[in-house]
Parts: sequence; C-alpha cells; structure tokens
Amino acid sequence: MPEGNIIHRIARIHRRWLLGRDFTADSPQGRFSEGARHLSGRALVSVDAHGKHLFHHFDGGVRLHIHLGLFGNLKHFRAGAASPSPTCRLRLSSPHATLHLSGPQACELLSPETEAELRARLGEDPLRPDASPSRAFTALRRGRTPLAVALLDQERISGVGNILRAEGLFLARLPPLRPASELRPAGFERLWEALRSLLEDAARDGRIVAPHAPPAPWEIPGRRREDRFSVYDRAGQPCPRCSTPISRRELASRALFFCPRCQKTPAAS
DNA sequence: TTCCGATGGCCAC
DNA sequence: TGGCCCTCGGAAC
Repeated sequence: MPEGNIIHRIARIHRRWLLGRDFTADSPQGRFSEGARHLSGRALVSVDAHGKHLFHHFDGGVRLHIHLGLFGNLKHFRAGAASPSPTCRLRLSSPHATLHLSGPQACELLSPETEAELRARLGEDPLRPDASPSRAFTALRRGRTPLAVALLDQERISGVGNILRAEGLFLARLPPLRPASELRPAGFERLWEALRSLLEDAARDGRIVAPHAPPAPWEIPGRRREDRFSVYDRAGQPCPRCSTPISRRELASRALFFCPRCQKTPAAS
C-alpha cells in the first residue's frame, strides 16, 4: 500500500536484480492474459518510477505501466516463488526472480504516446534527480485550494500520499488548511526538504518513520504502527513537539492529521 | 467467521 | 460530492 517511497523502492530493486533478464509472463487471475502474452519471452530493458507510477520497458518497445492504487501489492521472490494467490493479476518469472502483482489500479501496456501523455500530467517528484523545486513551488501555489488538498494533487507534486502529507506538513510546521497560494518560499523550502528526506529514508528502509518516532525495532509487542508517525493516525495523542492533542478532520473525504498548535501560524511563511 | 477501513483515483452527476 | 473499483490485515463478533 504505496506512496512514492514504495514505488521508488520497487524500481530500485527491479533495476538491481532484474534488468536484462528474460521473463515469461502470465495472468493467474486471467484479467491480464492478453497483455501477459505480449510481455512473455522479452527482456527487461529499463525501470522508472514517477510519483506513484511504475514504468517497465521490455525489448521490442513493449511498455508496462503499473499503478498500485490503494490495494495493490507487488511481491518479489528471488528464489522459489510461492504459488500465486487467486487474485494475482500478473506473474513475471525468470530463473533469477519472480514477481507477483495483485490488486493494482492499473496494469496495462502503453504506446509511447500514451505513456508520454500520462507522464506529462505528473507533477514534480521529490525523489527524482530531475525534479525542479521551483516548478513544484509554482504548481503547488496555484489557486486558493487548501495546502493539504494541493499536496495530494499528483499533477502538482507526485508521490505524496496521505501519510507523507501529514508528516511533511508537520515537519515543516505549515498550517494544512491555509490556501496554497499563501505558501511563501521559506515555508516551501522546509516542506520540500521534509518530503524529500521522508521519501528518501522510506524508500531505503521500506517504511515511513518520522524523526520523532521512538527508535526501531518496530516489531516488539505492544508497539503499534502509528508509533512510527508524529501525527498521522494519532488523533488525540500528544504532539511530539508541544504535547497538544493531535487533531483529525475530514478533508475532501480523506483524513487529515495535524497539530493545531505548532502548525497554526506563522502561517505559510 | 465476518466486517471494515485503508498509504488512490476515476467517473458520473 | 458520492459511488465504485480492487485486496487484505486486523478488529470485532
């Protein structure tokens, strides 16, 4: 269940282990049988992540686009693969590794033109080396929509989901409900750096961990997932900076978490 | 065993 | 704005 960090992590793993390998493809679930036939027998040429989207290019110019959505899951097996679940949409197998994709929002083959159109609509991705903070700043400030809503708009900035939005705004001490147009350069710089470093750490470690979180390991009894976060999913619990109870509210049908005190003013400065 | 919510996003109204 | 899609882990019985 992915924000951009997971997508980049997957892309890095695939680049390291799978580039140049020949794959056979099938669709145990049957919903991607036609596409799998086109992929089968081809070598993986490149893997790219942009925001929450994955682009795998195979030889012969075959392009696979994957978007995991809310439920999608991509498993890797470097040796003996488990048998695929009945919902496995796409299985890619080589002697070196096997991938099982289930529950994706998108799993499709794209023409070069369609892929270009899709990518042109995506905003700056803080994890991409070609990301332009100044373009992101301009895109984010467009209109009077609340900053917290603008952050989830993948056409402005891509890769940020509901957890990173909450944690990023908290780290940058920005008021989530202020109009995005009021965001000042200093506030944006704090936000961009917060998102970039949260994403980078999470892409490396495989999960989002806020700087205020207690030290790992996370698997010890009694510890809950939300202990990794500063504000996300922590309504009513004390803010790690000022001990004010964390607020939760519904915004555009997504839950928003923030500290009502230290994310108040000095506004978007 | 059942049920519900979730790190997303599309489409119709 | 609401409905819908897709899957699954953990909470609730």
